[in-house]
Amino acid sequence: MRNKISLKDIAKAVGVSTALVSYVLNNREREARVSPETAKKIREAAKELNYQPNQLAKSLKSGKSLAIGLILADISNPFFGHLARTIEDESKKKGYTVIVGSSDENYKNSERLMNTFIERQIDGFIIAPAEGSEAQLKYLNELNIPFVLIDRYFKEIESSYVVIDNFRATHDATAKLLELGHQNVAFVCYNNQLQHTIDRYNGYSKAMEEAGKKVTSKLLCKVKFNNPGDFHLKFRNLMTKGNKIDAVLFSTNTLSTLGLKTLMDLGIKIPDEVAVFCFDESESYDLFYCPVSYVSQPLKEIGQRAVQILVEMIGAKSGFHRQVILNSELVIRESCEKR
Amino acid sequence: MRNKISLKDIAKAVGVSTALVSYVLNNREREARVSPETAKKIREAAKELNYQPNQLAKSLKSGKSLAIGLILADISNPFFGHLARTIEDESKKKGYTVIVGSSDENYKNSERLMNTFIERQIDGFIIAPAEGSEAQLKYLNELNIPFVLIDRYFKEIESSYVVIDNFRATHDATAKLLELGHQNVAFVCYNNQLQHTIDRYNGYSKAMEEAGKKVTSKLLCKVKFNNPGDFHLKFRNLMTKGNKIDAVLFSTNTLSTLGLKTLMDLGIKIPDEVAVFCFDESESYDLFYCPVSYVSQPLKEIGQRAVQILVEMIGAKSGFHRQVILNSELVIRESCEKR
DNA sequence: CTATACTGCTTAAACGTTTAAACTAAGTAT
DNA sequence: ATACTTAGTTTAAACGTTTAAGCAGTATAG
Repeated sequence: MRNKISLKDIAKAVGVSTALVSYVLNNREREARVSPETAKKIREAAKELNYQPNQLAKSLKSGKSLAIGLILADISNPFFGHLARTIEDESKKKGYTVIVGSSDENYKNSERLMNTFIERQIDGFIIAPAEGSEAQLKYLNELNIPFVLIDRYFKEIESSYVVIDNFRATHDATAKLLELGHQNVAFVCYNNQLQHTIDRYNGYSKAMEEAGKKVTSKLLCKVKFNNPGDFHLKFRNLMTKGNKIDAVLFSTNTLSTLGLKTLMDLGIKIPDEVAVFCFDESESYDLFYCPVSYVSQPLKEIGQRAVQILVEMIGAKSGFHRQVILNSELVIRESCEKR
Repeated sequence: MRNKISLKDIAKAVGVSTALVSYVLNNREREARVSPETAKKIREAAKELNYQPNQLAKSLKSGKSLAIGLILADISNPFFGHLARTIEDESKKKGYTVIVGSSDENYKNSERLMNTFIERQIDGFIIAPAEGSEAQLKYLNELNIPFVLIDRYFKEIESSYVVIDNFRATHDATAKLLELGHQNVAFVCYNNQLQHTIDRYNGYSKAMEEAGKKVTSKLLCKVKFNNPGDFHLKFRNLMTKGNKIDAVLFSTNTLSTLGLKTLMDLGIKIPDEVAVFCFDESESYDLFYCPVSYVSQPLKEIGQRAVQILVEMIGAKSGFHRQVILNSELVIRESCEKR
């Protein structure tokens, strides 16, 4: 059916061996001493026949696929969508193709994706790991397949990663809220053991401690992943049970969006009745009645650094790891004012 | 560096030929009459050595890569992110891997992606085409590479596609606004020649005509792509130059978000001063002070049908095309009320 | 005791590349 | 005349699979 043109077809058309065609089309005619006329004929024939090299065969020969496997926690989450975009751009610059997969925060999916990608001989991975994927990452290490974690990492796993200083991000956001005079600053996070969740909690907790505040369960809201019902139940409880909360720090972008919506539904005025600090940028904030304060992650830099490190690792003969911790930025707007 | 295990390694370990190993690991031991003991030994060795088949070599041999190239107009746009998700899910079910690329609405990028994917021997494409990509699609047809267009299509290109009835969508939304008693219904769209833009305009225009309304330039706002400056200039003009506009229909999700934000910035009350109808669902709407009416596209079905058709096309010996036009749904909420 | 069939395996070619090595024909140096 | 160089090309093996064809050796049928 499909008219696939190979080196052999060009060779036949011109009347030379495939070797010559290969040399010419890889611009190695000089070192292979191909005559200019032959080279010209080969190039013309290649164009004429719409030749497209078979990257699979090349990869098989070279052992390099020039492909990077990107495993996102959730491709439909714009945070990861933007990250994917920067990673694609940077990879393109370095001559790599990106194969994207979404684990949907499920380590089983992630494992299947990993195997699919390994079978396709990708040269390395960039991964936003789901909870519970430690074993898989160890496995990658055993196989000597280079990978870089983004957004999240595991303390006990030897690996390269590019993340932000999550402790500092929530610490500074909390301190800002306290500095503005808020008394009862609540913290909303997911109920998981991912390091960035822990770090963000610790940052909040430390800032509270420094201000002489006690973190009680009345200030905490830990909700299940991918479970809006659980969120609504717990967050409504937090905000309506007379806990006197006058400020809330949300620790992820999904929690931020859910939280703002719930506050709006509850008719709680921001910032008059409660101040709000969100995590990550979102187009949604643009439509909120009150300009939203948030922790801004350097998405572009995360993507670029991850690709750069991965490409270095792929090129290196001996394994090494590089850890990058970037700074985030507080974007302070009306939502965290003290009224 | 990387410890890649091949059939040969297993064959050596067990003391048989690679052929036997291949038969066993493909569960074809019966037809190849491999003895149960040998088969067992082979499986054990494969497990022991962590064997992962080389899909590249398989594809080279079979001429099938079991991979689908997905070219999105913009991966950071959640509309396409969600679509990508359903396409990945459905492809997985059918045994295909998806390779995603984002053209960023630029046909040059799209062309480069296409070539990269062809070189990787993808079996077919799913494409949300950028403006100006007609020539590339014709080229795909020449090469007999199956593809399915989504979201957009071209009248003059023979192809399969899965789209919604855009004419009907805007027609019905406009009719709804008129039925509610709005007099001057404005229409905001991109200034391009993509069929879905034209269809959406025609739907609006027809509904206006049916109501005995004339569509004048005072009601139209055609803005440049990827150019918020142009949008703000023209849309502000539209809304503030005494055009008496009492309802606006936005024709894409990006225009909807930009529009809502601008209306909010201008202090124009929705729906009291102006009614609003948006296109596509968005998390952002959740945070808008007024529940937003919108045209809801069946994302899941679009993705599923696209994959199903593509897989059929890949499997067919002779070329065929299938066009699917799905219905969208109007979600009517407060934003389009007549006050 | 000779065909024939079956069992359990190996061989070898092929997919589309790359690339070291070999080959031929001509030119140059001694 | 002989050896060596150079230019321009071909040959062939290799990457990791698949699979048709072949080959022993044993079992069964007549």
